[in-house]
Amino acid sequence: MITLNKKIYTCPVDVTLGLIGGKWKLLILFHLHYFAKKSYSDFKANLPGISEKMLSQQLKELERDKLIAKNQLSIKPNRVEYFLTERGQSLGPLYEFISSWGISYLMENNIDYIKDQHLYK
Amino acid sequence: MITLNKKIYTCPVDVTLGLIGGKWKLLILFHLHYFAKKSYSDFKANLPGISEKMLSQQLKELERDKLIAKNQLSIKPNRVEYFLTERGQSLGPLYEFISSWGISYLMENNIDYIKDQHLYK
DNA sequence: TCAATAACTAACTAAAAAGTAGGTTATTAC
DNA sequence: GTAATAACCTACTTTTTAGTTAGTTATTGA
Repeated sequence: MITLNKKIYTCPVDVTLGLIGGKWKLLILFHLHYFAKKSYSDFKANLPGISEKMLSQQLKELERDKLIAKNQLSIKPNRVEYFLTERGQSLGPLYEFISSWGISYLMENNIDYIKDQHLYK
Repeated sequence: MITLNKKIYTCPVDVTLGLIGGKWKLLILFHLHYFAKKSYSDFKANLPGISEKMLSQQLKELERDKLIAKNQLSIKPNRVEYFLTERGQSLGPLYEFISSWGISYLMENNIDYIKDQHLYK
């Protein structure tokens, strides 16, 4: 067993999952990795179905775990931009793999995602 | 939006997560990938904390999604062995990446997993 | 000056995921 | 013949995760 930050993990896979698990985190990270859109409202517009509660909660956890960070563009009004930290960027191959594996899987099921792609703004 | 098997996905990342998401699936898959132990009781012994309910539930879902399969070694008594299908094997780079990224992360936090490794039977 | 937008937060509820406890059939090992 | 092991299943409860609704401060644009 591995104890880290008051949590117990059984193996390194478990450790990684502790940081990127859950319904939204990898989507947020992939979004930052791929689209380089980064304001709070960009996420809202591009992650269909996410609630604001989930969005700000997940952003906070990702910040806490130092996978993302934000620049405060202005205080009044409050304007920010999120970006991947070095640690967040180090997961780059993962984002790429998961995405292209998903595309292949869709192909196997006769859905041509590339052709049908009108999802993201 | 992508509709597949009565579920709605927003992008290929989401599709992949639909198959491997959750608390146990990647651990089970990694286990098959890495340790080549494959009976029901091997999983029980090597995934600390998993309940039997979770184990059989997750194994079933992974079978349904064709990431793993099993050989029936004998019917009476019931003896089986699980293994990764071709599809399950195609996620190999993912298992490797997640594991080694976890090890690096532990290193950054001054935990030498390799040195301390006495986790798996 | 009033609506829209940005970037949030908080209280509450609902749904999904996971855990607990117990049971089944069958075999081998002592 | 009794305990241990293997490979499960079922009903039920708890915990975790996620969704809903509403509210805040501040600015810009019509």
